[in-house]
Amino acid sequence: MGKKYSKKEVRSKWNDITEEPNLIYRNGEKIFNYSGFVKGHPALRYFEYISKIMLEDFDVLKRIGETPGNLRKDKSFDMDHEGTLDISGKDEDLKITERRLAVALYNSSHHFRFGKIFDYETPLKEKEASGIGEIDLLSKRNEEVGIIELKIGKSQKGETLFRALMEAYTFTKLINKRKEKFIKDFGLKNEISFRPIVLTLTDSFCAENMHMLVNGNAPNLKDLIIKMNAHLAKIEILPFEFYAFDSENPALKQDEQGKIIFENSKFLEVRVMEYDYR
DNA sequence: TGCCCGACTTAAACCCAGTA
DNA sequence: TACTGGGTTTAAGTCGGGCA
Repeated sequence: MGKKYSKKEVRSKWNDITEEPNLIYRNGEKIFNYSGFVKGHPALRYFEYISKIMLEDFDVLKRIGETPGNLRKDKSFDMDHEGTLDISGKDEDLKITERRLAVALYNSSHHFRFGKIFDYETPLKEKEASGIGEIDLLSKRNEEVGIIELKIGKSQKGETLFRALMEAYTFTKLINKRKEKFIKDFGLKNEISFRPIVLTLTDSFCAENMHMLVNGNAPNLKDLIIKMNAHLAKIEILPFEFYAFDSENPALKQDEQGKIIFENSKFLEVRVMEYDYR
């Protein structure tokens, strides 16, 4: 096993990252992705303990996304993405990556349970070098816009539901600060509401975490999500939803126009699981 | 002015080493 | 020896400066 941290050490790491609320998801990336157990507590997963800390320090979570910082103001949120990636000189068998899957989902134009993808890698910041990053995917279902965090990593590589949760929570609160602009940039109706969503594949570590959540094996994480939802409701943001494609990593390819697409379009018919934790 | 190239940025993917 | 956290590399984009 690698290094283990005690409760005290975990709490200290949390205290180190609370200074800049909008960047907690990023500065806490390491501890949020820990998949093991707290030192001296063989049944207590790090994300369960950190959830407990966050429930106690919930004021910090309220502050996330409250100050716009370098949030996009003048430039359009709509980057006119074309569904292509510059993969010249890379492996020709096009092994799957998160980014490539995101683009393939966009290019599919398919209506999934969680909606139809209408953009990917949507920038949040005005200038480069301002910390906050990009939204993996945007989906639309009736009058709802899904702020989707995509996670496909297997257990060995980390990538917990907890980390995805923090990203989706932060990005949704931030984009909500620029709702009018977002609606105008993408030519949407005024009635839309945002909803944070985590999307994964059933063989990922993230999906394992979703199972723990619905099976009652992550009580603190569940309480945290419920509390986040209650807070989001006050600012007219819809509660979290969690989905997984019931599939292993699908094969991808590049078409003549350079667009990333699914090698077998049957992937689009694969079952999409919803993990109902409520 | 337009374009080419290199530096920088973010997040993901990979690889390694130490420990239970 | 398997696991997992730490550290490094890769991926892909964006920006800015130099130069024709």
